Amino acid sequence: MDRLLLIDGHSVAYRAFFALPVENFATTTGQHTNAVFGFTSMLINVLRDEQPTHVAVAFDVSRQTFRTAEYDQYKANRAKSPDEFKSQVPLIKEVLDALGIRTFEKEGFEADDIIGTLTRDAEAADMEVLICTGDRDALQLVTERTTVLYPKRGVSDLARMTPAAVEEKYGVVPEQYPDIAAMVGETSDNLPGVPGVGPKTAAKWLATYGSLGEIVDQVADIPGKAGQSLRDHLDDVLRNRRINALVRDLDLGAEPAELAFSTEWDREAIHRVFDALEFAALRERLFSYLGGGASTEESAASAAVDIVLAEPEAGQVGAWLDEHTAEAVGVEVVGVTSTVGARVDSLAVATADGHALWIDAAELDPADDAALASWLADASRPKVLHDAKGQLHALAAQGWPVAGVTADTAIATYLLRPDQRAYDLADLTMRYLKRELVDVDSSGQLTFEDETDQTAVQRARAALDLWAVLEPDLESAEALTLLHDLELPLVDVLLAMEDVGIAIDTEHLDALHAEFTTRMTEAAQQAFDAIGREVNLGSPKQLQEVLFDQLGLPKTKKTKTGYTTDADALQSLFAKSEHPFLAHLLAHRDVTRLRQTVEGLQKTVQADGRIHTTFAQTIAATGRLSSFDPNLQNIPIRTESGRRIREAFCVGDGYETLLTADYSQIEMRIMAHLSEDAELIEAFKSGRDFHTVMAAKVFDREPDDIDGGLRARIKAMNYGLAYGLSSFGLGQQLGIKPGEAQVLMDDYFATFGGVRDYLFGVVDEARQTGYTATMLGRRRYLPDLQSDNRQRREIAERMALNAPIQGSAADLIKVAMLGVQRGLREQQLTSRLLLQVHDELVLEVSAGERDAVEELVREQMGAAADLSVPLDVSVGTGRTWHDAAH
DNA sequence: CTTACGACGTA
DNA sequence: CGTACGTCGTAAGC
Repeated sequence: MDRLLLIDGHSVAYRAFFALPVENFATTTGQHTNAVFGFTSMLINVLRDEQPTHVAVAFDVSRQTFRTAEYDQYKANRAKSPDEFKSQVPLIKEVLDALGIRTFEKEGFEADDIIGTLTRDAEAADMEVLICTGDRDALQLVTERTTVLYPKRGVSDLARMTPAAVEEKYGVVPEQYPDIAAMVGETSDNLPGVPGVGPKTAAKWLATYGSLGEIVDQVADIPGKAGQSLRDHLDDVLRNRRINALVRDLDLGAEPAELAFSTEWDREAIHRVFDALEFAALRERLFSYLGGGASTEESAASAAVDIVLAEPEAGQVGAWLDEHTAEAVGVEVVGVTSTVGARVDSLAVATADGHALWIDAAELDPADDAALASWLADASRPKVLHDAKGQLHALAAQGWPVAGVTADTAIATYLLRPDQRAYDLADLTMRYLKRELVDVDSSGQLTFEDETDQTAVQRARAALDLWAVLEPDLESAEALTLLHDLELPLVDVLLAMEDVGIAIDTEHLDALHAEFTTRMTEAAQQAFDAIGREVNLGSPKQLQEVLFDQLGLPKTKKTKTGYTTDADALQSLFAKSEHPFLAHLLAHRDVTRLRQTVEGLQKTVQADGRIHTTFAQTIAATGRLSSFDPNLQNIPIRTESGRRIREAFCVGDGYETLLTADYSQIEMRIMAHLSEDAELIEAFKSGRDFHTVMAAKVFDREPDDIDGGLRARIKAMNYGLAYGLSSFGLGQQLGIKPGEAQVLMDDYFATFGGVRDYLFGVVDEARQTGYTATMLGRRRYLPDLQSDNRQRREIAERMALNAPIQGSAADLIKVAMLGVQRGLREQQLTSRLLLQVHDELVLEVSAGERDAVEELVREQMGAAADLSVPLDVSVGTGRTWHDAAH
């Protein structure tokens, strides 16, 4: 039987608008999309679950309808719908248009009336009807043939309102629902009902008298207070009933039979609309649930590229490679692509002209293995990969080191859009190439194992095709040099660093763990003693009960879920109350944290006694690296206990010492260079303690007359500058009044006018061009600089302030890493790079190479850029990371 | 079982 | 009401 789905567009979209947080759904251009997303998501689910044969969506035109003519207060209580919502309605219509779904609207009537009419016509034509709406008036349309799908909460949970369901919920049959509603009233429509009469009483009367008409006829006989109330408000009830009756005989100029739904879509149109909305995941769902009404595989295959998959005889791999790989090819490795345990299961190579090779690593003839190895190692054979580093780990583990990677499409996309969260090949293929890829799950395992060859080949080809599209984009963003001369060479450096790892003194870690555990238990016990009960000290919720309810301490700064219990707040509470619980709690926090850090490290020590972190090259929007599994860029250093964790990072067997080298005040130096502020440049050239010299300039004294307090103020100012620090924040940090902080800032900028001009200039330029740029031309796009929302705009301004400085520092140390790696190789030193911590490099030094390495590192880090101030590098050595500090 | 949040370590 | 990250535990959602 045919089945017609009717949706009340405004009703569902409005539900979605309030169900989904508007701030989490916006395109990069700032268009809000939460209502579009919720509506489309619900639509896809209903299409999937209900399999309708016909579909239509009805919209309201304006608030003026025959109902407002009847009663001018109808829906008069409704707030004007927010602009963020209104702008989304046309987008919903675009989605529907792309899906080939008809929409209806009629001047003077509501969407409900259109739905009432189409329902009547559909039933007459022997169709089933499903009505999706959040408006309860539609319940009067429910019959054996017609079901209302009513959103219970959000947009994902729909109640099926059948005649039985309506009766169960309201105690009357569907056609009597408007009678109930007329008596009870409808607050959301501003229709007052009979005071003191709720759904129970109304239902009881209907049961007793049979219908609203008979209730009216016998109204004089209805007993009790409720009866009197009804008599007093009978006019309202009759008016409500006239208004809530749906019109069912509109002239819509269309029959339900004309609303047939087909998935023979114009795929281009769908891609266009979903691209503009940036709905990658939703598009995925649309195609996977509904892909031509057929299975996922079919829809993927239909969009896949035709490829001739070679099946070379044993010994013929070399010949195939010779024949097909003069031009760049795409490569995709299937297997384990993590730093640890890397392994190749299979490998795909795809050419631009439609040929491909797929190799099962387990069944490789020795001659083919050799041919493949030499091809992979041949720098003159260009290869394009997506997110190469992990795959290169796998290939290296297989004995196949790789050269000739001329493009990495993940890094390329990162350079174009560094704020993007993920660079999934399937997403990018859809965005740029408008075709679908079978997915690989997060562990790198294929979803369809029997299709490994096809999938890998399609992915290899996608990377290649993607590069063809991205290259011109990179060229126009002036990012090709950055890719080829910095980021791609860096992949090899990071690969080696991850592979080497850093040696760990596990006994030291174990001892620390035991000690921290003891201290933690003691602190917890003392905290419990102080309040006379045991609570979970790790639960902010329980702590709030203790602090604000039990102990009655003053409330701290608000968070989304209550009041903060962060260290700053606890400190200030302690200063006020001196309650011992607070001191013990803080001690417990500290030592628990340290213990966690130790535990995390213990878990990641590999069989070789070393920790192999992974450096992410496409995460930080400013251009920095990040480190994970485990994060070795946030190992404690500020407290004595914390520093002891660094004693566990030690020199490995066969090496003489660890060496650390870091830039001092790299960001301030970059600011000096970029701002050309004469005073700041002079401060760096003076060679004295930087913060002291700066303070001397601000306060117009001799450096020798600068005390600790003045130095601390200027130090805070120096550090905060590049972050867009406010007087409020500065005051907060220094424990002085905002007014006082403002004076400090004014004095500072009076001395360093060039810095102020530079900072303002950066934001101003970004506002005009739409992006910031680092010294090497790395861009960050900040559309929010144009936002009407002040908070968003100011956040973007601070990002604009910080990005060129932090990003240029990231550029410099990357250049230095390449220089160090190259120097080590050229001088045939066996010492090696281990870690990068934003402004610091950690190396493991072979016996007898200490001086040579120190000289190399100083030279390469110092020469990373030609600035108007010297790039100061400090170096230290020692058995452990702690000892090598300086 | 997954997700969001608070808290906190680094530069 | 200072930028950039990653990780942990709890609590709340599914």
